Amino acid sequence: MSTDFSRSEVPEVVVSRLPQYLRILNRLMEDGITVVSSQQLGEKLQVTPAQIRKDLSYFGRFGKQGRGYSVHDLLDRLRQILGVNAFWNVAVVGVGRLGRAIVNYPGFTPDGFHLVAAFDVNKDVIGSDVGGLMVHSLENLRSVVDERKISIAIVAVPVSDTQEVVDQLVACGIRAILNYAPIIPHVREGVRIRNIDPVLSLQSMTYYINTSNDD
Amino acid sequence: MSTDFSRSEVPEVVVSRLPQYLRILNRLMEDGITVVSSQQLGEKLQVTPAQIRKDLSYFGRFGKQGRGYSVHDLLDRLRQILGVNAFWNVAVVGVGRLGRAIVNYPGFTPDGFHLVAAFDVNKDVIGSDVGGLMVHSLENLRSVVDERKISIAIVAVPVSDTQEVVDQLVACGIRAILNYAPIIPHVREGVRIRNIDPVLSLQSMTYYINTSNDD
DNA sequence: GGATGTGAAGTATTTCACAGCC
DNA sequence: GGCTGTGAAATACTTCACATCC
Repeated sequence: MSTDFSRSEVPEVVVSRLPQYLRILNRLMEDGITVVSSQQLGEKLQVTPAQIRKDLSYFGRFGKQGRGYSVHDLLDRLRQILGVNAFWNVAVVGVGRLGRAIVNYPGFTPDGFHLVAAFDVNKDVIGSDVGGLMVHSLENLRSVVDERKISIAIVAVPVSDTQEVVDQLVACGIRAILNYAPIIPHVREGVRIRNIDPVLSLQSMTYYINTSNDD
Repeated sequence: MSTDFSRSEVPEVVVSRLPQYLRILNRLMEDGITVVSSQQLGEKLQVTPAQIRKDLSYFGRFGKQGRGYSVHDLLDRLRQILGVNAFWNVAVVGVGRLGRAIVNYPGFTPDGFHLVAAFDVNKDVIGSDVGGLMVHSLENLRSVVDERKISIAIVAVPVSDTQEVVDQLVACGIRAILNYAPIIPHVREGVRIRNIDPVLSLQSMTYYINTSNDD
């Protein structure tokens, strides 16, 4: 019923697991481990070895029978597949409390995501410095996005502004959005969005606390 | 192969969607809407009406044929099902940059999650005040958890401490953990954990930016 | 007429199990 | 002997379609 001209080929769940494999492999690499089996990876990730092998098989044959996977080579291939072998420039929209925390979070840079621009609508903060970034007016979005070759944005604005901001980002050519507002914005086909919503996570866990206590 | 003595009954994906339904219903309630159809809910949530009806049918019959669902009643039932009709006391472990941001995040309280205790291992911050909470030593975990009837914890400690902290929390009777560290800790059957990891989210999106550009 | 609730049908995803290779 | 890669089987999840009721 929906447009499916982009041969979906690889299931979305598979793609969502690859970054986790990357994580573990990075850690193994740091620990000086050079070869790993799907069995061992599965233990660390709490998934079945078969799933790991199947997931990887969508992209090629990276292992050696009887031996396992070369940590270095698999790492390399996964980075290539995910497109994280190069740097990505990222914009942050909204520099309130949450936005500031994001800008100051040191975890993005080591993985190749460079926060290179900040935006806000609030006149009081525009022009000020937040975590080493000059805060631009949202009106300058297009020019800064073009200039700095930004294709990813992190959104941390109030709920009431979120859809509007997302629309503007998409209009300026942003292809991937990480949204921290407690709303699921609509985006057109071809634009990716992931929502980070701790309250939803908590609420889905309380269900299980209850049902196993009494009931 | 794994222990499945807890009649799984309701699929986990279904439970994970209920909080989103709750969100939308809350908003409809605020807007003064009293009745809603699965059709209308589906549009707002970008899911099929059939899925909403099926999801709800795991828990009972809440609608009226020819009419739809009473926003008030459905809200009530969902809150009951998810166990968010009462307050939950929550502990935050780790009050570094990230932990502070979490403590100061105003979004938990309106949904009934009360941050009532903070913990850290760092002697320099123990005893100090963070966002209105006194920071305890982790050594006092058990007594505070018992005293304040805490069953949920938010973890924001360095990767290297995370598994250890999670183990201690579980040992003290914590049933649900929201983990912000970039690692997937192991927990025993019966304990729920959700991981918030913005880098993984970003990495799963770059895959799509790449594959639709060139390739 | 219009919308729910739900078996049945259709898809998607996971796991099995084993041939093939190191 | 050990482990990958992969069709086939099993399971999980979604959507259809319609009887049922307001």
